[in-house]
Amino acid sequence: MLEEANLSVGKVAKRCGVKVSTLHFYESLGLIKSLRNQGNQRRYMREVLRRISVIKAAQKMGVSLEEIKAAFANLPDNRTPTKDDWQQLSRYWQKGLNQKIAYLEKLRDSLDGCIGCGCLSMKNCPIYNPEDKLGDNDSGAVLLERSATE
Amino acid sequence: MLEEANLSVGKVAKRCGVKVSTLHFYESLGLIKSLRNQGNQRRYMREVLRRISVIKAAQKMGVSLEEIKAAFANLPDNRTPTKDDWQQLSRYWQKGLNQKIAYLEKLRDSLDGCIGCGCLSMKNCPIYNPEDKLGDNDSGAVLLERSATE
DNA sequence: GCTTTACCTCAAGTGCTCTTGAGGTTTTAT
DNA sequence: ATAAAACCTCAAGAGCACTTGAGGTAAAGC
Repeated sequence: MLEEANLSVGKVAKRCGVKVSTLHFYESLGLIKSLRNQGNQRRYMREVLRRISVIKAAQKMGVSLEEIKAAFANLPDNRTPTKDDWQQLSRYWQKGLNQKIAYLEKLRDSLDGCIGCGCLSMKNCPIYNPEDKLGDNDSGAVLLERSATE
Repeated sequence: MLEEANLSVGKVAKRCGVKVSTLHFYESLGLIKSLRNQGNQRRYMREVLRRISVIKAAQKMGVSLEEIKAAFANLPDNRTPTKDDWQQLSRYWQKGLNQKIAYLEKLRDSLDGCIGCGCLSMKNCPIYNPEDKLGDNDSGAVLLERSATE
């Protein structure tokens, strides 16, 4: 198994488009793992590339590292996501993504209306309304903003 | 003019759904202004409500406070956005919003594909590809993510 | 008048996602 | 063999958007 771990941090960083320090950071959070060579330098197995891809894809969807870690932890034996695992994860995260898109579309459409009406002073405008969170935020809303009034 | 400034921080905070500390914070950034009463307490004019609405709306669109401040500063005489000003601002920010939506849709659609193909190991997948920034990021891309590899 | 509530300032703390730097070791290239 | 490049650890710093706390003043309610 050690002979399969032959990627240095620098190489992984370059191939994934992240900085070496980011890999250290992810490792410190338990998001990725590495083995060490004789001189104590990190050596990665190729599967770390997919793992990092999953992290980056999830981030683009607005998933936090904490949630990503939780998702990884829920995999059968905490293994690197396989193709099937990835499908599970992506289906799950896709929900949040769709909600986010829907939210922004709603905002954009409201904006369309507001451009004509200057309705910022009206209580029923979805842009004006400060309580406007996200329609029904029971399940997937974890992925979305929840700051402001809480 | 002073007699028009009769809103206390607490009232403004409640009406806008933000905390008092947030108003202090915004003021420290120069995003809003206040007058003071005899006892040195803040008193706001009603227009601050619209101003805060604009801030909140912009934030929902992914605009940073820095950019909001810049946008305010570019208004004719740095005044609180009027209806017309708001239309200018919203048209401008709407571009970024549309880009953001387009980006997330692209991501979602790629995800659709990936659910079937498990293509994370392929270089041409827009989700896998770490260099995937946002198509053409020359103008409105300011509003969008630009972290990772820079 | 007295108490409670609201407000004031300024400094420091929070949470997230990393980045930078110092001081030192290992690998690689020539 | 030696110099340069890559790597190591650990602590601290950065940027964003706020929040909390301490110590004290002002306004409101009864």
